Amino acid sequence: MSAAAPHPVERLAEEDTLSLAERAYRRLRDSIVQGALPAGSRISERSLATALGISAQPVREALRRLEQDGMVVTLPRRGTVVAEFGPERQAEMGRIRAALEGAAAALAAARADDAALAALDAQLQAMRDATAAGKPELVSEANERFHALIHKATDNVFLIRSLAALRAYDHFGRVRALNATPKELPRALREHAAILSALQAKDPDAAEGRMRAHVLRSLEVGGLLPSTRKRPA
Amino acid sequence: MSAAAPHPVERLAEEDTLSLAERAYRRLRDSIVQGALPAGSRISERSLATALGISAQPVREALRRLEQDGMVVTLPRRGTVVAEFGPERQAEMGRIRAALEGAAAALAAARADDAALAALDAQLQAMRDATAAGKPELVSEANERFHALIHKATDNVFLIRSLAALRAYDHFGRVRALNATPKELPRALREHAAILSALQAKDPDAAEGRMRAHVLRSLEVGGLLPSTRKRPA
DNA sequence: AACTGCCATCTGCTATTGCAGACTGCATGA
DNA sequence: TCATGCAGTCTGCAATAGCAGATGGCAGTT
Repeated sequence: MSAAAPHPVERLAEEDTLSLAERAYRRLRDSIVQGALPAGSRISERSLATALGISAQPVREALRRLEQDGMVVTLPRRGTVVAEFGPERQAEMGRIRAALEGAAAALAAARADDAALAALDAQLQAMRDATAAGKPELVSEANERFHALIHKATDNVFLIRSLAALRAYDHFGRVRALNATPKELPRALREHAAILSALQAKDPDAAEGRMRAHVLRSLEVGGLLPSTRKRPA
Repeated sequence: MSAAAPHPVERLAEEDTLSLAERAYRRLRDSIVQGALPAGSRISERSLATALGISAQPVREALRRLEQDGMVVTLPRRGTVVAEFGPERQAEMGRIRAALEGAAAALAAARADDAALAALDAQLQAMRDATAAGKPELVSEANERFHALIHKATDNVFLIRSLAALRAYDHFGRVRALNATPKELPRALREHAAILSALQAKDPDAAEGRMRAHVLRSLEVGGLLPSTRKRPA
């Protein structure tokens, strides 16, 4: 397998001319996670289509994707409503994300080539600089890019799409985690460095364990993940 | 609830009540995993719609779901082709499934009520009987039902849908795993019992670890998961 | 013969229309 | 007062038609 061969899936990530369905999906998703559409809100394909100035089909397609993501629930011939996801649901999604991020790290360790590792190292350096400068938002950006690079390195469509869906859930919680305490920034940095070293060593199990622990701990700092992880006998 | 009509999650509705899109999705998915549509096959919305005797919209919706599952790749204005998933891809999906099954077990441990635990125990007993009778097919059925019950117990839509998609990938490999060696049946039975005991004890970490190990080992027996995974004693 | 530009035809994408099931509110009857 | 039938309306679902982009073959030129 040549590294020069471009994968067709990578293209749709940054297509300047997105389809209407894709735009509707992102817009709805953001509206839901930001609270503009609270749980229980009824969403009609037609009314939403007219509100967005498009046809009903793209809206329907967006709602289908949101249903797969667990953000809305559709009752046939009844309607579509926004699903409720309180703190405990977000904690669940966080746990799921930890598991999937771990799997992604394991696959990336077995598959990442030198170019991918170099890109990861660059992002790690950017994160180091932002940490030294004490700019949490830049750290957060570099942090997300770091994770996204690992996802991409797996070259697994299912994993990439699933993690993209999960990312929408706890996006704000993740930012909050980094802003929670100043000590958090260097800690996340150290963990990222440890993960990258595992990837460079092509050690799937180490990469998975470290990534998993990293995500779980950041969830704890973010206030999610109640007492499921800590079980002092 | 009575055991007279125990529907597995996926088989609860009969052909007539399902939407055309759902039917097209399952039919295409099965055709792909069974090899009737080999990797690289070009799929046209229109021609497939006429072949199935339905309109193009349900077909399109089915293709979108398959794309989310990673089974087809769509290039805008170009066409839709069946993605390639050889042994190494199946091994990847197996690893991902192990991670998600583990997460499901953890959530189920924290959430399952007595009724769900009783249903699991019933399935375990059915599996025990089938094992004693030496009927791999019945064991496989009970096995899948056991896992499906755990998924359902999580009450997490995203997890349920993701695992349902993953199940399609290695369905045949999983059956093969149980038929591989007679010793495999009681082993899977013991592991299931251990998982259930962790669920009953409301121990998420134990449940996750045991479930994860169970899935990984069954993948090894099934011939997937090459040499990337080394089992420490 | 080799290159180039055009056009028929394919593709996925979107819009429009109509359908059947399910809810709502009012009129009717006891 | 309470129950009940019945439109009118809303819902998601499906079919049809037409759009723009991409492809491949063919004619024309060099």
